[in-house]
Amino acid sequence: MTQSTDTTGYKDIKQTVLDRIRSGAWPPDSLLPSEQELAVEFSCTRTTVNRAMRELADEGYLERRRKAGTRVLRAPQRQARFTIPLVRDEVEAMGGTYRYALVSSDTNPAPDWLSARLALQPGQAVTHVRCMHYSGNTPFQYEDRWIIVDSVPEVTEADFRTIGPNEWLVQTVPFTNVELAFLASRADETVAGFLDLPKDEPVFTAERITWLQGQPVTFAKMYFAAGYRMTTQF
Amino acid sequence: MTQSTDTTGYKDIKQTVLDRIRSGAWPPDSLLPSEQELAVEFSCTRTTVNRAMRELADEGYLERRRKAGTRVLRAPQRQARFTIPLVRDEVEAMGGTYRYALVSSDTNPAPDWLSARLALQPGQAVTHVRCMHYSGNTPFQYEDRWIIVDSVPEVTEADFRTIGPNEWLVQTVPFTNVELAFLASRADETVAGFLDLPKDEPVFTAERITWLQGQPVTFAKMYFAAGYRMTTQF
DNA sequence: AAAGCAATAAAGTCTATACAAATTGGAATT
DNA sequence: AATTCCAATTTGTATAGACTTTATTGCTTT
Repeated sequence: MTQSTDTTGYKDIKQTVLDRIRSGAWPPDSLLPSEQELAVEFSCTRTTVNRAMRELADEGYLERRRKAGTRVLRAPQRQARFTIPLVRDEVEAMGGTYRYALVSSDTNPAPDWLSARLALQPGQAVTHVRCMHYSGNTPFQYEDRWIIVDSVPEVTEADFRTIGPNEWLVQTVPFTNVELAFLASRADETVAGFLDLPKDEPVFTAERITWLQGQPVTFAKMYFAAGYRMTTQF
Repeated sequence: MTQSTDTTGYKDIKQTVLDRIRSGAWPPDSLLPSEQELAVEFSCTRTTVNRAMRELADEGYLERRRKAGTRVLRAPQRQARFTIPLVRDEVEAMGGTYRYALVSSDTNPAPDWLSARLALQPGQAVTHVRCMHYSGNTPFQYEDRWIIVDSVPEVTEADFRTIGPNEWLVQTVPFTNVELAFLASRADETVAGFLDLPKDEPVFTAERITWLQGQPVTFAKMYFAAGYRMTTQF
């Protein structure tokens, strides 16, 4: 038997179910037929129905509970998936020429606010890197980053004149946990200077804390140029 | 045979694989053993290995190609998943008491900038709703929304004094495509007044365009109170 | 009524197996 | 040397069946 021609695949089932939801045939909160019944309807095994329904639940359309069955979610808690690209990729995707410039890099004991924020030992050494990312000659992003030396000892050997700290970190400490925040901040003198804006201008800002197996690795603030929009579709 | 006790489940396999990647045993770009071989190693069927590896690939850790095998991604293109909650849920999750207030609601031909933005027919009717969301008595979000009447004719019957336009829309037109943007804007007189901020203050802003099967449904701008941070972990 | 309990329905996962589809690498041919 | 073609490998998906876990429903007892 050739499954692809005369059998209903899990993708077909997903599509059909979505269509029924969208058409209103299966309105929000309604209880769907059991996998058993759907398997009969689509003439396939329950395994196949299960995969379709499981994925739809993962995608936020359905809610499934053992014994209780499968329901259409009233308010589909759709989730936006932002792909967080490297700045280089982001600039190049927009057709710009990426250019990087180091502003400063030095290693010192962590300031108190940082120790508190990342739960560091008092006086732990951190490398403070400030740098700029350009699209052509237009400022794109000003980055202010702190790297915990104990978590990434190789950082003292790194030369951030030629490679950005983020790209370096991704190569060196690839698999990490991340806490990401977006906010609107106000350009201080420094930020305004680097991004070529008036002082006090609103600046779209991302803060990122990265952990490797419970150890804090780096804290970064990224200030985006005027007019920046972080967009997604779903 | 009791699979849950003496057998390796797909979740265990996922965890083990992740550990090996993180430990460096399977470095970026390296080729992993085939599903066949892993099935032997974990003493389970290939089906189970397949599910584990498939999910890891979905989550952005691995790249899989038929015949070519499975590789560890060099720069894991991790994706931030923001769950976009209803304002009510967001306020209540923070322990606040949600309160809603309508500011204005009227129906007129769409202004030119909106027609252009959403590719409307000139003069198509839109309902313009402005409203506030509070946490207790603290302003939380000012919402400025336009709803295309032709796409949602029921909107003329809706009473936005008692229900927010977003909640109403979610009930009425649940399954939609969304284009979402985050940006930093500057509080004009109106926004500053409603959010109780000084004029020209930076304001974290979300813009959302919603489509139903190609038809534009609504355009919304949401201005968040001072200090708002949109956060996620991954 | 309220509380406890057992039967049962539904989803969750695994095994074992089969065929499909893609792509690579080598063999045969030009 | 380049091109074409074929076979082998690896992932992708489906089947059929079983056991597991969860939690609801309805029955029984208090």
